[in-house]
Amino acid sequence: MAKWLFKSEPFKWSWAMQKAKGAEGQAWDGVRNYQARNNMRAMQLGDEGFFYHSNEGLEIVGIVEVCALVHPDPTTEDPRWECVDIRAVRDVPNPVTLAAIKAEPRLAKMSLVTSMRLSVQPVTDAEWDIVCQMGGL
DNA sequence: GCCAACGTTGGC
DNA sequence: GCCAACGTTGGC
Repeated sequence: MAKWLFKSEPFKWSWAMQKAKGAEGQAWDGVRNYQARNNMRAMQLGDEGFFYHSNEGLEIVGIVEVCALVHPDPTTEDPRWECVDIRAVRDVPNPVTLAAIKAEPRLAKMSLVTSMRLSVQPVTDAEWDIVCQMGGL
């Protein structure tokens, strides 16, 4: 199963808000970038991803799971934009900061480092395992 | 708050 | 189809 990373500015949509939605999950709407949308199109039910706080925090704070396949984005009439739903699975005990990721040579090719502005990113299995270890999982 | 990176738009 | 202008993102 593939792994992903979802970025959110915590003052717009935080990990606490995501957790408050519980098992129901939340549509990852508002994405207006083809590459990010294409990543969501590739997602399968049960795929896991990191939840990353951008702008403030700058750290991976949680694990989420895809709970609805890609569907039209409810926040726009534009048929180009689609989104999946995700739900919170668990906290990352020791949030993994961007600085820590950049300081880890084995993560030098991670999208978070190389494609900083992409809001929905693929994560390799190797990267996933390393970040999980760093996060105390 | 600044600015670099980068995606998108629109004129030609 | 190219490319300059412009807007947005996001780290610092």
